[in-house]
Amino acid sequence: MLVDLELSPKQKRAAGERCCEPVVYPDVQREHALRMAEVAKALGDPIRLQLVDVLRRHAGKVCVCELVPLFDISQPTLSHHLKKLRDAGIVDSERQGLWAYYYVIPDALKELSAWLS
Amino acid sequence: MLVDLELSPKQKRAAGERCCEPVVYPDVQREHALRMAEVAKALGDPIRLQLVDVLRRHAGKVCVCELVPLFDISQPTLSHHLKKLRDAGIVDSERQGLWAYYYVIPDALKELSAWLS
DNA sequence: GCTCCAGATCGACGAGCATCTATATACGTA
DNA sequence: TACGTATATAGATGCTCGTCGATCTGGAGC
Repeated sequence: MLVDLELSPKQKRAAGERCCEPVVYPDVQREHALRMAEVAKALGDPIRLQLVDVLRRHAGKVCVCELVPLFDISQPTLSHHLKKLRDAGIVDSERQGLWAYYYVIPDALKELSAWLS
Repeated sequence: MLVDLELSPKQKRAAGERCCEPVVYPDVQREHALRMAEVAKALGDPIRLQLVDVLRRHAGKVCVCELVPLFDISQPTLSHHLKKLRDAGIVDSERQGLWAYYYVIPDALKELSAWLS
């Protein structure tokens, strides 16, 4: 019988051996990963991550009109980013008259945070 | 002089008052956010987040040939995702003969992890 | 030399994204 | 009712992304 180094990883697998620890990946972890990737994707834009950062630093709700001058983008574009964050379940908003106040949903980042640490 | 409720947030700002806590955003935090957004973006694809998950679960280095059968994508596509993770500074690789072994760079996710918690 | 194999790169294609301007919605005020 | 203001939506545009098949690279063995 040949020694390990004379077999390719594929041949090793066929022979019941491996070039490294056998890798398995249960469906539970897969679904978990899908949800976290959605959150990470929403945070993957610099503007959106900064938005979340600002909202987190300012406990409570922040008016949209305070957010617009912070970034060098148009108001509709900012609104678009806020919608993306809302769709990802990271933030939510409350309307008071003409103004909209956004805030980070508690525990929205919990799952991703736990996985990262 | 009018009372607060009769002023728009913009008028309040002009008058030195505010509809909410004044929002400031120092450049230090901005640069910080840019780096984290880059990492989050790399983790924002389900395949890539699962790749990092697998690599983290298997301490040490995992052979690419073990990773390919885990996902329903072609080998070039997997290689592309690994490159994205490498470009983001999340993983690195080592070649041993024909095979390439990937591993997560220690502390690569530290900054994002700290921010999230 | 030549051949085989693992992995990376290339080129192309369709889908999605970030951004803008223009417009709509909805509320407050006169 | 009519007007102004804050935010959201619509439509267009150019760029980026994920994916594939085909090809390239370079190490191992004959």
